[in-house]
Amino acid sequence: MKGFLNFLILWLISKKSMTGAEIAIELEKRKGHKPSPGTIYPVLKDLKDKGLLSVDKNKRYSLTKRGQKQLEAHINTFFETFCDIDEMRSCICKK
Amino acid sequence: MKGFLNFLILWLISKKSMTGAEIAIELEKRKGHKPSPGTIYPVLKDLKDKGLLSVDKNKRYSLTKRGQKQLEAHINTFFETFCDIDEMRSCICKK
DNA sequence: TATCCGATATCGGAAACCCGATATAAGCTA
DNA sequence: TAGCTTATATCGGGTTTCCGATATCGGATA
Repeated sequence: MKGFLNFLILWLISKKSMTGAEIAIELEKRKGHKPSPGTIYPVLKDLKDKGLLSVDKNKRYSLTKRGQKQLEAHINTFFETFCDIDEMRSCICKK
Repeated sequence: MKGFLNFLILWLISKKSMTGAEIAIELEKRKGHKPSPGTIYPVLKDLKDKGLLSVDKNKRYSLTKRGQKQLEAHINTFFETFCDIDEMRSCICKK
């Protein structure tokens, strides 16, 4: 999946507007590994430059309308790619 | 996600042993874009070299025991990363 | 056997991804 | 204000991912 991290970050921000530091912490929780600043900030800048994110004066990022649309498109292809995701889940649950 | 395609291919093969051509077709169905031979065969070779896949005389790939374990590990981290996947789904269903 | 054709495989390179190191900004305490 | 600390941002580069182009293989057909 191209732009995997972009997708994940859009998703996080869609649930709640966040600062870069908060995003890093959340990613660490999920993936067990904290992304370096050199990873996270360029992504945020890129998404902002594309008009998908906006920043308030406290450096708190939130989705723009375009960002919301983009995220939904991502989610769609995500579920098309993993159309059998429930099957996948049961594969680990029965262990 | 690192090795996203690897993961997806392992998953496909775990459901049914497949040839390279069949995998390409299935990926096209899911992602809407057929990967080039230069994408798919190196991945298969890599997975085979790592001992995660085995090939029969008809070039049909299937998971080894190690491959199965590896896949389960991938699935685990996948669901940890997307712990709120149901929420994500409802996000597009309600449209 | 000779020829064709699709599947398989390899190669070099372009782009994306992510990192560590470093620099700047901004708030807090003294 | 000076100094400390944390968050934010940039930079250069190493690795991975993926591609298109180009072989090679192997079965089918004549």
